[in-house]
Amino acid sequence: MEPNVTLSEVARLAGVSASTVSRILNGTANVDPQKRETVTRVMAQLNYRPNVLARGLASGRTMGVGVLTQDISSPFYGEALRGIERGLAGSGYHPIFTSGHWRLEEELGAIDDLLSRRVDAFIVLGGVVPSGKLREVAQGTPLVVLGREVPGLERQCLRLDNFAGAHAATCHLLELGHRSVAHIAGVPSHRDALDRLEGYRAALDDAGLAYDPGLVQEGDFMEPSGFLAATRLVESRSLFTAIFAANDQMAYGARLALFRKGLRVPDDVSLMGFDDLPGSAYTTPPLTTVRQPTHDMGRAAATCVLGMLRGEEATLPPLGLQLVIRESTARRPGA
Amino acid sequence: MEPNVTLSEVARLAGVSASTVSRILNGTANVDPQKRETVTRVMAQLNYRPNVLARGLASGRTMGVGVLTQDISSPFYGEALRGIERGLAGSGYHPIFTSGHWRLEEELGAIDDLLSRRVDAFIVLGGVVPSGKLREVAQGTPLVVLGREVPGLERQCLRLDNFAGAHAATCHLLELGHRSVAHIAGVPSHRDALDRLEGYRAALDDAGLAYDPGLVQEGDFMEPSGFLAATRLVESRSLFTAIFAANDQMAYGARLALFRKGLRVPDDVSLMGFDDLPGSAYTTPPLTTVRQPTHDMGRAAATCVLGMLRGEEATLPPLGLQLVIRESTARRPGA
DNA sequence: TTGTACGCGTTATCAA
DNA sequence: TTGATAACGCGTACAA
Repeated sequence: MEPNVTLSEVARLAGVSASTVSRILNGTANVDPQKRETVTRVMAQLNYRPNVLARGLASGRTMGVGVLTQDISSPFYGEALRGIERGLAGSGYHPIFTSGHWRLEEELGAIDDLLSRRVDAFIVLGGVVPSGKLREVAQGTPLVVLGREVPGLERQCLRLDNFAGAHAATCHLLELGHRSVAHIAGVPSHRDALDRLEGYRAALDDAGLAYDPGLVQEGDFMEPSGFLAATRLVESRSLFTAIFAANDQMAYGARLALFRKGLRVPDDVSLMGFDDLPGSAYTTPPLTTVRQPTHDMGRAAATCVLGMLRGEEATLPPLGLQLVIRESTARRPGA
Repeated sequence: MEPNVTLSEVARLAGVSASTVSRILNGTANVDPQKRETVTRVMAQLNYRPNVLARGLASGRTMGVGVLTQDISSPFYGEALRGIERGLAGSGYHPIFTSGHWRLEEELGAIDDLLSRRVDAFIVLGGVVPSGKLREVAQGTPLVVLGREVPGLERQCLRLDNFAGAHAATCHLLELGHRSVAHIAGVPSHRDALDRLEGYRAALDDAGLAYDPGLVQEGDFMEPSGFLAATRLVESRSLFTAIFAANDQMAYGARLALFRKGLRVPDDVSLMGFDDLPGSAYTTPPLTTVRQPTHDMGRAAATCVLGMLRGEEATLPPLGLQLVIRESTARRPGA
């Protein structure tokens, strides 16, 4: 690993000017085939690697797409990140991931960092940054938002209909004959959590069933909270025969709680999640859930920013939630 | 979002030279408190954001740590990435993640990209890049490797004793009275897979048990392969009472296969994994496994490169594997 | 303590 | 088609 070779050195050894080398590198203009070949050879020999920093400084483009996610290790966002990677692959643009952990300061810091790095575009996944900030950023840089709706940036936002998803999920349970279905909700500060709760309530309402506050427990989207919620539900001696958790991770927790209580799934109680994480097809029994096409969303976001980078208008495909019926839900016993 | 303000503009508006602003920014030298205050105010007013590119070009340091992982969405690497994030937090250095997907070309490409970005240091997680390449990189840049041993770079490598881990895992099963324990191995091209297989064999040997090739199935570290392997095992009518999977993901697959075959865990067969993924505490029953301290490893790697960046020698803490006994393993029925 | 001048590696403008 | 030359935004000797 020779101490970084520069473009000028390549030029010198190839007997041409730096401009020529640059032109070959970028295909900016026609170059004598002879020289082109010589230069190419020298570059290979010297193992020349263009300096992205210098390039960015001079051209104004860094070929970097800043991705603000909330948690790189999250099974939920993971797939979206992969999707982004895939969507960007071959375009010359590279994703630069940072995480905000749903904390305002961290998110702002991450955005600042990305801005300092002069990324050419932005993809934001969820988070709590004020919409105003996002609008600000969007003014100077192509920006696509996944999982939230930013007023004024509708065309660049991809958000699924959580209400409809939760409604469908609950209906599925209802159609199986369940009359008393519990809900493990997410944090109320989270829009998705609210929408899912509303979808659940609406489905109940549509079926002429009364909403019973005693049947809904609040969690925080993580496994332990699901465990706790289900435990409370069981211990409250409510007569529910099904649980609809606002996401798969809480469903996992609930699953364990039921196991601990000696309740069988789905024989004694049906369990339903939301998200369809990669692991949900391998729980015992495999989890019925509402699939979020996170991978496709990531891909779509990438494709969209690439388009915007080309000067096109933002276009996001219509993506939908889908009920995935597996084995954790069944007809109500005795129904 | 004003079109990026520059240092010179700040200087001009503050009535000082650019150098002074730079000095304030970097704490390079003493500056008149008055001017400092003025400049600081102007920077805030203009929402000035130093250009990382220019800074890197001029100083030679980009404050970026390149992280080559294999799969950002992998539950296994995820924790390590978080650890790296944490370890780097507050240091001024930022991680830049790229993934190689265990494919030589992609990994080389990723390294090249990172090199082009002039990252100040490297953290490599697993992968198949030739050791020579890593040694080459290490020559010019602080480098730490997780999950593999690079000859000549021992001090900068953190690798756990997979042999010992697998040995302990198998012994645990043996101590529970199991005499016929099956193994779902990983891809033989993967060093860890080999070590774990060896650990399994050694434990058998230590117990005076013969190695039965019919009891080991090869997988690829993913859930479906675990499912397949366990299915084959069951259908082969071997008389095993325990399965040791080379990683948790394959154990998940095996768990489902057993479920499908109507075999109870651990009543009919004990199941053991390796890794202790975040989800393993929430499977039903919770999975007994060998814990890899991936988060700590990530943190340690970060701390180590930070030290090297300060000119210190590479030092990695001794980290170990740990048997985590949960509920998927039990005394052999009738033993 | 401060400012000037120069360099970092590349692209872009302009002549030739 | 090619080559000077000037930016790009910042850090840093050096001189003051």
